[in-house]
Amino acid sequence: MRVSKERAAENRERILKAASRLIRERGISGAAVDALTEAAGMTHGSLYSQFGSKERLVEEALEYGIADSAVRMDGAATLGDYVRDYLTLSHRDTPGGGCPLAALACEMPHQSRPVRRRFTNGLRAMINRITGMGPGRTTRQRYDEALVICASLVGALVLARAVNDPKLSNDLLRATKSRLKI
Amino acid sequence: MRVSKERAAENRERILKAASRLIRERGISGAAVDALTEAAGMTHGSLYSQFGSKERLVEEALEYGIADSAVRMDGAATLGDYVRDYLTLSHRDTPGGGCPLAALACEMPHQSRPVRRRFTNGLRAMINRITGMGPGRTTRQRYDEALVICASLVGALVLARAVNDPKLSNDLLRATKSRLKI
DNA sequence: ATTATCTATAGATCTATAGATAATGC
DNA sequence: ATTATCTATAGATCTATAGATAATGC
Repeated sequence: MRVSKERAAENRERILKAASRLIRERGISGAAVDALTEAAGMTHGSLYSQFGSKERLVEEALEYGIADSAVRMDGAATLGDYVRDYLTLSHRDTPGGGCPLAALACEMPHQSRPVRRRFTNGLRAMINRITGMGPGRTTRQRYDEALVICASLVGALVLARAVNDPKLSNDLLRATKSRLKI
Repeated sequence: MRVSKERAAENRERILKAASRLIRERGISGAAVDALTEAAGMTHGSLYSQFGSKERLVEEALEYGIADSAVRMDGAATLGDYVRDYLTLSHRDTPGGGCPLAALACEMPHQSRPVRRRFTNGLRAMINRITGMGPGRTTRQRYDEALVICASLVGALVLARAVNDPKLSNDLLRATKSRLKI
């Protein structure tokens, strides 16, 4: 059953959207092709006509999620806003709509080169964003500061999600927020 | 072919050791039972007589790796030593002998309760270790400071491993080291 | 005629179990 | 007699492909 170009493009977009969410929720290895396309209301066959392989879908879905997540953080006017937004309980509890860097970092060492390249570009974008808002006199100081802030943000979120104890999880977010807003 | 109690205990230890290494290298979902036991020179059948299931082996292997990693960091006398040791290039490049928290954090949300409990206890141990060395007047200040330091350390290492660009990877380690040693 | 999608299925891989084997330990 | 290990295999799941289908777009 063929479908109009328009409709095919819509379907592609729906798969991308669902995949970027599912991958952030379950991880790349935890999101099977069945689940990825079923979440978009299609059978897995269409994944292969649209993207050719799971790996290629992952590339695009990662890029899609990174752009999506950047838009989500666009509202932040100051570094304080950014940090506050990034370390909310709601960001911790809804990884599917959140930062792909925090969701997928540990899987990257086992991924293909194109996937890792997208991840790296996503981190660069985050660093640039923070370099533009952060403290420091020289460009180098601001860059270094941004690197440390990124590491702290991602580390705090990843650990807050990993941990089994709600108090410890909240403490990680609270302490990191209050430290970075200095 | 039965084997002496002693020999069986040795085999168990060998599987645990190999598993804790392989899991840190490939992730929990990336380490199959075949690979886990083969790395210890046995067939996968012995995994089930020794541990009952992959999940139970993962529990013990995680605990084993956490203890192993704590011993590895025991030499550090000051916070500066600890940070320097944690953020070395060699730690980044040999995850199999390194910190399981950094290697497995992103997989924890999808793990069983006993596995997550072990991870949480491992993080608590790291926090306590750092609380004992860190700055801050009140106990609360020292605890909060330790939380932020843990987040920064884990975040920096995870991102340094994830990223495709050697310069960016080195910069993450360098900048975080220099910031935390203040 | 082209092609996006579906159905059916191949082939690989993964966890787990059953039964045989053979040495231990009582 | 007990039991740690091995071999063989079941059953599930995962990625990918081939061929059929049916509507589009020339």
